[in-house]
Amino acid sequence: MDAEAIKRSLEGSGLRCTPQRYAVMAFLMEHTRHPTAAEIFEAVNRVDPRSSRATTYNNLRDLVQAGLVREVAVEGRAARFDAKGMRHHHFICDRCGNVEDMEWYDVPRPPSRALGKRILRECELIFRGHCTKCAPRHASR
Amino acid sequence: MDAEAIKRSLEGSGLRCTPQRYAVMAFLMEHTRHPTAAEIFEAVNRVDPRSSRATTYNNLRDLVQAGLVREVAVEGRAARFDAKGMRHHHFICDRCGNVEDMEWYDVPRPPSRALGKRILRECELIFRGHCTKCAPRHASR
DNA sequence: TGAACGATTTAGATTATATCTAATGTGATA
DNA sequence: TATCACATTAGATATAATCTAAATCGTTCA
Repeated sequence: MDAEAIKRSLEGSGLRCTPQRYAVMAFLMEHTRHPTAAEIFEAVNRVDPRSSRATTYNNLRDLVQAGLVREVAVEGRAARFDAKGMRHHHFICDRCGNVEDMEWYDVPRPPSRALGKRILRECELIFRGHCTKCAPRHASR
Repeated sequence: MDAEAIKRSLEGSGLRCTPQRYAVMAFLMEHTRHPTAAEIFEAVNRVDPRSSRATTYNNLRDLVQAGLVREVAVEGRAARFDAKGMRHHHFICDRCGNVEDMEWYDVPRPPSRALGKRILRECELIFRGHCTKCAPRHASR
């Protein structure tokens, strides 16, 4: 993990590199398991207890707005966060709610007829089903 | 709106056609604007005030499980619901959070190498950007 | 240096969303 | 009619996220 690189990417997006913001970003880069805000808050605070819940949420919001982090909404569960490294799609497990990365491949754009006057920022492909852990228990429930 | 058809589709999925459940389903079929649970509860109750919040949520859960309704999670906002009629994709507005239907087209499946031991149920394509209403105000954040 | 100002952080309250509980009601069937 | 599973209810509770107002930090620049 290159501390300098994190600092540069924060500042390149017009965000100061504060200790709390750095900690959130570094945690997301080390943990690609798509943690929730609560998990990030807890983990960051365990290392250095000078950080409040509000700051974690504020920083996550800022990082998402800056385009450095992606937020993934999951039905009925807390949102999950993901440092944008390599491009990838997401697989969401119906059963345990975990979010996993899926190899990237190009998605066909919608025909402009369908788009109308809307302005498209991105296309996202979400796969749903049972993850490797939950697949064997597929029948139950 | 064919009341008999709704009744049949509920019963075909093993769900009793109760007045409350019928009302939720009928409302979703009439309103394709992807209402939130709170909006559905309010609307259904305005017509016939014998319905509780819990029942609305229970029925939405049952309808989603039965595959008659789709739930769309939106970051930072309440989930939205959508009777599954014609197949379609979704466009979510970054600005106002509204969910709109987009003409359906086939999505390439992931290579089985990427899928591994996961069991795929569905692929969902989500477009993001600014909707027709919000596009003109594009500059102002 | 230090005054000033905007950005950031904080603890805790608040809001928003969704689920749970325990009691009650309903309808099909025997 | 008695029974049983399914449904519903009001309100409490849980969970997720945001807001508030005060304090602090960093940077700029006189």
